[in-house]
Amino acid sequence: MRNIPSNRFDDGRGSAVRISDVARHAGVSPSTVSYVLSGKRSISESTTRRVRESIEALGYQPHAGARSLASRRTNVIALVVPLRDDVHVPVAMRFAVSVVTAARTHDHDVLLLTQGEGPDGLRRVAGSAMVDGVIVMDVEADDARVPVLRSLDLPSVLIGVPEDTAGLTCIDLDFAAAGALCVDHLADRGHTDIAFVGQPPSVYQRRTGFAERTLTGFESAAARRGVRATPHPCSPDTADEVAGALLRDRPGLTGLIVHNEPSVGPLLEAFTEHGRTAPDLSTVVIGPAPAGLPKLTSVDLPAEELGGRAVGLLMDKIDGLGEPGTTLLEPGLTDRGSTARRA
Amino acid sequence: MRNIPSNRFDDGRGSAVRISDVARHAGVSPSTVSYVLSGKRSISESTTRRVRESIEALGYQPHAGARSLASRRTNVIALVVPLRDDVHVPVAMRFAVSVVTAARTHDHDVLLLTQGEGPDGLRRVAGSAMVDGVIVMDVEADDARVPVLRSLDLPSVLIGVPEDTAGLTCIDLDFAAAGALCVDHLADRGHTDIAFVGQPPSVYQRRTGFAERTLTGFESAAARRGVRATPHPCSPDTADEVAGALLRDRPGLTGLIVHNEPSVGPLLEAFTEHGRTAPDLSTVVIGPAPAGLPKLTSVDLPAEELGGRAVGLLMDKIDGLGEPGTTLLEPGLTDRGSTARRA
DNA sequence: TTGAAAGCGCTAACAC
DNA sequence: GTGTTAGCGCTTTCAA
Repeated sequence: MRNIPSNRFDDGRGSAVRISDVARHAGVSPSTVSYVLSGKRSISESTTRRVRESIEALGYQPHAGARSLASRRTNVIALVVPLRDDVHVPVAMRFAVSVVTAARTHDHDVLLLTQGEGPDGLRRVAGSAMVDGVIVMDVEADDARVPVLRSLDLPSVLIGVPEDTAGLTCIDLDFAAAGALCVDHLADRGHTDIAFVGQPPSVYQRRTGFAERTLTGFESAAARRGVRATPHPCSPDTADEVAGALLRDRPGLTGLIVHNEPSVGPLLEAFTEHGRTAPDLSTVVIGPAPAGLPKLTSVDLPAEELGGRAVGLLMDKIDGLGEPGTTLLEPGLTDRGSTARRA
Repeated sequence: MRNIPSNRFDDGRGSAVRISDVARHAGVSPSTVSYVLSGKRSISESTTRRVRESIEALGYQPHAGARSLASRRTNVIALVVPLRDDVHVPVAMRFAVSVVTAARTHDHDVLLLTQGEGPDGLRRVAGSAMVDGVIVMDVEADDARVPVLRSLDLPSVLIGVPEDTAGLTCIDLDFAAAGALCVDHLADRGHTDIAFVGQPPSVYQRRTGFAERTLTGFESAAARRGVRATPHPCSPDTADEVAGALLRDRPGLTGLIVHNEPSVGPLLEAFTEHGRTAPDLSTVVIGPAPAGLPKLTSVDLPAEELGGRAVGLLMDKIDGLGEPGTTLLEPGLTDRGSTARRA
């Protein structure tokens, strides 16, 4: 019915300018345009300039599918984000955003996979060549995705550390050191009776790496320093309960290590109501301190750095560089005054 | 250096089984395999079965890039998630997860775009044909992405409603009705002095659709019902301040409408400390009630339904179905006992 | 109901 | 330093 011949703005894509259009416009061959774009061949400055001008003039954007078919590279990475209800969403989101941001600086996009699909999601995106690599978060000691990752020959980086790291590239905060750092900080200030308020029980039950390692670090440091130290799993709903139990059963308590973001508020309120504040009670938090709360001494979780470095490691693997191995970031403790020398 | 001929497990993809391998194995042509997969042609039952068995036996997974090149369909949608620090992250994440889950039921994956790239991100993924459509969240009244969307001829759905909706497909909770519903609920119970604790000031400044419309609904309902009603923007850091100001300046206050998830806790604590609880003070929340708090009467934000329906609308648009238009979900108020008839 | 074959738009090996 | 061209693996006419 249409008598107007179809033109390059008429095909359903925003712009159907192809590489051959650019080549013609610049008076070069398509491969030259391709090489200007990829930098895989040295091109004279004048040609480069002409090509770039033509790209600009025509608004050329390479077709991602064609590119991936020809080059076996998609410039997309997958990110598996946790969505269990026992993970702290804002922290997960900080990781996700830092991964996306870092990926963009490496000219990659991010495909979002949820944990719901489990190992099958990995098989699917790998098998259909949708992504160049994958970043997996919230890794458990005996994670079902790890064997799949091993069998897939898809470049991958884990944010978190499973039990058996053979052949894997992992990065995480050194949570064991973080737990120990908190104990040492308090023990150095004379505290001998310390409680560790941790993650929800389910997190330990599924043996989530970071939680398990923090607890281990806490316990061995406590043993080393000879302080009384007890672990208390805790979820937001049970924060008041846990606080009540501590207030009732542990009158001598002077140190509190909280490795549970959303419970910090309720916990401290409960203690405050009973007149237990600094310097009578010293508190250290592992993780980002919630907004709206007084500043607390804490071991910060460097989510942005972890996400960025995970992407960097993955890019190296995609390029065939880098060795498998585990990187643990040294924790740092920032004193914000919520801990004090014991009276 | 290798003397072993490359086989289908040897090329860097997990499996390099191609459609021609399946065709040979099943004794049919490649196109028949394609049609079995797409259902775009009727195939005899016996052929269908043989093809499916071969696919299964060989573990065939179509190459996404090749498919998108040939069919002009990627089976990927983009999702633009907000990452401003004034948006409530857990709610944003609920949307994201429901979008991913719904997209998977339509055989699509989700590419994660952050607001950071703004309109350019949309141009990029559209221009390089990476996605079949896009879902945009956190829409402002005069959103810079809207004109881009209009110019792009990329199927899109907005979760949220800009000022000018011409040609757009939008879906959201009817926040104006939600605001009015809360006022009516309180006015019906004899309350004549009501405060509306809203989003952070910046949210109104950038004219975020849902915040603006809730406030409008609140104010016009208050005028209609002839009750004293004042708006109070609020961020988590200023919750205590806002509570203090209300306690000081509004002794006659008996009704509280809170449209600010993270501030609910601090706010209610402040009031409770001054003995202001139900039935003396009636509280309605708009949004999901935070875990760990007593049950509150609320107008729930149906994030899962919104996300799922947004994907449904987008799939229709991708298939060339459906008309532009705005869908507003009717809000529902669930009475959980935090409101009472005025003494 | 099925097959043959022509692209889809790009990259990279090969040629100069 | 640059051009020619053979695919990459799939979908979809066209033909039977």
